[in-house]
Amino acid sequence: MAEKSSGNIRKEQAEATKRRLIEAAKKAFSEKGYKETAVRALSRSINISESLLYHYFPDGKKELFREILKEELSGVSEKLTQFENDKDMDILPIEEALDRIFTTIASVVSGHIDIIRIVVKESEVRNFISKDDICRLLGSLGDRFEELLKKRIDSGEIKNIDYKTTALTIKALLVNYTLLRILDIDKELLDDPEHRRKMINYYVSLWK
Amino acid sequence: MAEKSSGNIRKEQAEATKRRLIEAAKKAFSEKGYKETAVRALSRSINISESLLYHYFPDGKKELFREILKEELSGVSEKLTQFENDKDMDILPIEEALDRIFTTIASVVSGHIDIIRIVVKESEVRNFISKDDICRLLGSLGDRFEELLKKRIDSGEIKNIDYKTTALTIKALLVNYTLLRILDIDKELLDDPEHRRKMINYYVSLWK
Amino acid sequence: MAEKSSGNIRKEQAEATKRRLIEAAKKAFSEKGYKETAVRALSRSINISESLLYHYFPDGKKELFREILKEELSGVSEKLTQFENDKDMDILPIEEALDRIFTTIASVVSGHIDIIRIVVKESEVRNFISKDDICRLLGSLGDRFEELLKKRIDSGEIKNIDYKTTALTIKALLVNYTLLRILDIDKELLDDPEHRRKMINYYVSLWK
Amino acid sequence: MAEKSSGNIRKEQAEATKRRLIEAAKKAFSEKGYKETAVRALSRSINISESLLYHYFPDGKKELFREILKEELSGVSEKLTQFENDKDMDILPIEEALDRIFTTIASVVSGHIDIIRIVVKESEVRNFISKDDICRLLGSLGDRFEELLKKRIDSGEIKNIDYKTTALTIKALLVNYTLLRILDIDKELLDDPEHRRKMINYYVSLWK
DNA sequence: GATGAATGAGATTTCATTCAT
DNA sequence: AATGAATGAAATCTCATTCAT
Repeated sequence: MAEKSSGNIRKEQAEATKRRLIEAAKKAFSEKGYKETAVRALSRSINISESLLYHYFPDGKKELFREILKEELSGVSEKLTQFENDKDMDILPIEEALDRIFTTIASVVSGHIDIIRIVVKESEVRNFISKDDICRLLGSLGDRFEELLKKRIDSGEIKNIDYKTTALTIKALLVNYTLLRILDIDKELLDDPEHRRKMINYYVSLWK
Repeated sequence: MAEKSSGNIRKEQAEATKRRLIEAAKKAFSEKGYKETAVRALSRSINISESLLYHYFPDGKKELFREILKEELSGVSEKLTQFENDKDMDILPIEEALDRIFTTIASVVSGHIDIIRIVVKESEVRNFISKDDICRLLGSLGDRFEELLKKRIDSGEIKNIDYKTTALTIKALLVNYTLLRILDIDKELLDDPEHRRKMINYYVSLWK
Repeated sequence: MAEKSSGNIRKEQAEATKRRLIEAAKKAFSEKGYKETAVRALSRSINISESLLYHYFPDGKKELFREILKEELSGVSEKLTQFENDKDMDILPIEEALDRIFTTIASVVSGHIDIIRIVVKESEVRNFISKDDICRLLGSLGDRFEELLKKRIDSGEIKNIDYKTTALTIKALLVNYTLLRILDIDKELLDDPEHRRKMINYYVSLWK
Repeated sequence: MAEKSSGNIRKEQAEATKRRLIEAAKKAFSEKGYKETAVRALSRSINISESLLYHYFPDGKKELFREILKEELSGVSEKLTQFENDKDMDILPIEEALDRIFTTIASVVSGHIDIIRIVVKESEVRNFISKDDICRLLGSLGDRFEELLKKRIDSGEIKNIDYKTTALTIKALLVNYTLLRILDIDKELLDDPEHRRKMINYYVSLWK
């Protein structure tokens, strides 16, 4: 019993160390970029030896980075899938639906801003995630918006507007938000509920 | 006399070498980033010795980088200022005005995509150009759009729409375009005249 | 009782593990050399943890190597001693005696070629076996040959030749064989019975 | 003029530094082997910085090693070829001819003992020089000996002995000498003129 | 104006070894 | 008996920079 629990403690500590490593790396990579983050500095920042990194990630910095990328991307994917399966979306008034879209995306972006920043900034890292992947992600989002707008047009909730260009506008707003977040510039745009609601109302008023 | 002219030739050659250095650096910094651009590779790419860089830029890579930043930013500023003073803007039909805005911005972005990429990607840049600078730039653009819209509302060319949010939308479209260019993803959005015109017409139709 | 027998089982397992370690090390050392054999790779190759090595050989890689060296050298010594005590040697015709010498040496070299290769190749390992040891070994072999030749001269089986130089020649033939084996080059010289016999007959014909 | 000569001095010094590097490396590789020779130790031994090695050999240790191998092997080849073309060999008394063979080979071995040691010791070398190359070299030497002996038999200078086996014996003596040199063990065998002459006389006496 | 020899600091990675469990 | 977390030292290599010429 003692043996078992002590073994567990060791295991847990190891797991904790690995986590600390990953979290510190996430932070460092996002702040300073992949190349400029030195393994030495990284290790020191959490008081472990440089070589311990190679215990957990035998392929070194590359593997550590890929691990982070994998973790984060699966997080993003999961959230977006869940969002796509949201059946409420079709029955909510369009204002509510848009609000839910904006808040969801804003929270996904906020929750993974570190990794997004790296992917945008670091060319070396492009080997791990391709342009195509990014396009596909943006594309599927756009499709979702178009679909939503079409339904509302069909139901007569809004006018027969150019839903493709409108979807593009929505996407542009989200991309704009993301870039401001990347550069760490003001974020009231989507994060402030009042602001967001005012914006939505304005758009919908144009469409009705 | 002979001495003088040979001196001129030398001067010109020197100037030419410096130029080649700057252009090569601009390209390299924008493609691979500041840190990942090696002085050695840079020099080799234009067939000069590594140390010659220190002749033109005694402070080395940093200074070269700063020089590029300065040069390019002043270029951008100048073009945007010139755009602000464009008096035609107020007398053109709104569709034409918007078209001119979009083409101008798109051409500024395209013409300085290297430096924009650097500014977005490089954290080191923050020593030379601050978040505030970027905000101010984006802000002044926004102001310009607001002003333009206000005039059109006053003149009755368009409805009494929420011009602030509308200006924001326009800005978002431009930011979106810029990010796609940074990531080297499709650019038809603003570069294809037909596409652009269709989009503009759609927006104006909403506002009329 | 149960305790005792389980203790035995443990002991046997331990012994078995140690053996597996030694055998794997022998193979690895001989194939890749001492320095290039990593403790990590070695342990992995037999599915034990790296640190277990230090349980069996507290002084680590060095001690493991010394152990192997000791084992192998004692094997060599034993075979050579046994060869020295071979009383037949003196009563066999000189051709038979030489043949027995050559086959014995060839089989000793072949049987320990791995360790011989390492000792010759790896300087780091020279601390474990001295030049003197090698000289003594070669020297005692030479003495044995001289003695044998002297007896044959005394008995009139061969002429009164320079037995010292002759012994040297025999030694040279064996050293030559060994180097070819080290370099993994053709070995027919001593291994092919016909070849061997022809050679011996030739030498003896010169001496008679 | 001053400019030219000073430029030359720089160039010469650079050449000298490169030479010192190569010579030190030759020695170190031969004594300690490729893997065990640290770039740091190598550089320190001739008082240059570690990084200077990469100035002369951008591909590092590998390239330095290959350079040495190339240089030395071409040296050995040249000397052996020259030895094969020695026409005196056929008109000298057999004792003189053998003496010349032994002294020549001994001097080639002594002069290139470093590289010979490397070739024997270093498995990594096998990428640059193959077993076949070594065999061919040894084989051509053996052929030369056979040819020499045949001529002497034909001329009646020596008996009709088995010249193939005799050539083999001579080769064995030389290989033996080489291995003792590799292991840095006594070398009187061929280097001491008196010893050498006594040995030769003994062999020739057997053949006459 | 231009070169290339030379350097020192620092980066990533490997590896034998120790230690708590 | 056995494990795996953790380390420190060393190895190879890169890079911005200086300096003599």
